[in-house]
Amino acid sequence: MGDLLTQRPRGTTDILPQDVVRWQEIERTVRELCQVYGYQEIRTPVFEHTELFARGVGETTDIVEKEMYTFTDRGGRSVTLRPEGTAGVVRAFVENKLYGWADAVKLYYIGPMFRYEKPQKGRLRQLHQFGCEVFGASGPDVDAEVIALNVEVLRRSGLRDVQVELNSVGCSVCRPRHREQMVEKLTPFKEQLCTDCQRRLERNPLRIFDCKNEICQGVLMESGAPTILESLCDDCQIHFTGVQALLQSERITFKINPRLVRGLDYYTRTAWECVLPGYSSVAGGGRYNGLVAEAGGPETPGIGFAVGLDRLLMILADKQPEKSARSRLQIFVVVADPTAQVYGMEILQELRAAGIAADKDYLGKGMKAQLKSADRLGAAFTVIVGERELSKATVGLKNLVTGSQLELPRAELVEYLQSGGDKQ
RNA sequence: GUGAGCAUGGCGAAGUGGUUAACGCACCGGAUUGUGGUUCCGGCACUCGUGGGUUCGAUUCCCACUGUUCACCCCA
Repeated sequence: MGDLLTQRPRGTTDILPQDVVRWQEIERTVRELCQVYGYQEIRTPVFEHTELFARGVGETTDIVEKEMYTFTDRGGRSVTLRPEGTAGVVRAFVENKLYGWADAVKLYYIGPMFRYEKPQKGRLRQLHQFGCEVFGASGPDVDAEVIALNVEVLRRSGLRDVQVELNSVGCSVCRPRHREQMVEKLTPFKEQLCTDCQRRLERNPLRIFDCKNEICQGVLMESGAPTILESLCDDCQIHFTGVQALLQSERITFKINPRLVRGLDYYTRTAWECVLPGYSSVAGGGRYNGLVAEAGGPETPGIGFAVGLDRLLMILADKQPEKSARSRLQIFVVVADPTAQVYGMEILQELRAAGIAADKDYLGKGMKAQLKSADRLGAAFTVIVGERELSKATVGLKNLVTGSQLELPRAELVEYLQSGGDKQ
């Protein structure tokens, strides 16, 4: 091993036929749901100019600092494989002037994202996300709807015990104010903080709330540094209250978590995560009212979320480990004698032309082995043709479940099967 | 980036410093003439991730490399 030719790149995965079924299922589920909620699909490039992510996602985020797949193309431009979906959708929104639409713009996407991380359980370098974005509407009703959709996607996919953690991270009015307060309160304790938090204190103090280190959390308490939730401006407070009221009326249970800080810098006001007991978060989102302007568009509010599909499927596989069914084969054509080879292929074509899933052996196996293959492939019936059938223009139709077999004229085979004559 | 574990046939998985590397699954063939799924019989690793070292001798001991898994970090 260790062979570059025969080994996939680290952090990637092959989705084999037996698993693709699950992917198709989940994709169908989200598409249907999006349609019901009035979202339209958008497909943006899998790579963008590096600048878009650096500016959009945030220079100080881990994603931008150390996780991007960035390279220089042959034209000397720096491009980056998208590490998340929102930035590209925002860019497309601006570039294509979708802000010209008279109504709120509701979009969804689904596809691969790339982050240079150390792979582990539920964490890949090429990951897959499904996400929704709403542009041009700033009311709390939108926040509530988007959260509701987020939860519904997970429920419909088969997750029962989804928990929503909710927070508000403020806006361009209250955030800078809060930041100042944090720096002021925490600087005297700087030495006690872990090295990461010392750095955070300078670059993004809000993230200290997210630190798992108990000492840091102790320092936070002791210092009297306010949570962002305690520092919201009036407008943000009103908005947040509105969101909660709407969620309650929609019977979506949530838990307010004042320490919830999302890893992307563009979030404003509402931020949330969907978690399942025992797993890392499977989905998360937030409002990003400044992002469109940041990307060069007109001042436009936005909000969205993303679901980690690989994680979602992993959890589903844990919870419902039943085997995925292979696609159903109806008929396997067994050629009992080489002289009937062409005859068999003609019949195979007739079956397929009639929309009946049919297959045959391609390896020149003997009859016994062909029947074995038919059984293995899950065929309901075999059509057996040999010298005898050829000479009489008939076929043998064997029911693999009951083992019974009958002979009927070739011309009647398709009709017989379609009329449900195969029921016994 | 930090730490720990693991690398044996298509898959799962034993094992030992020394003549033939268990076993299970899968696969292939056979059990009389053109009939599967059950059963029975037989077959299926010049070789134990790569390179080097110790040794009379290593798949088993040591080192390096590579890969992989898990945790931390962070995130979906």
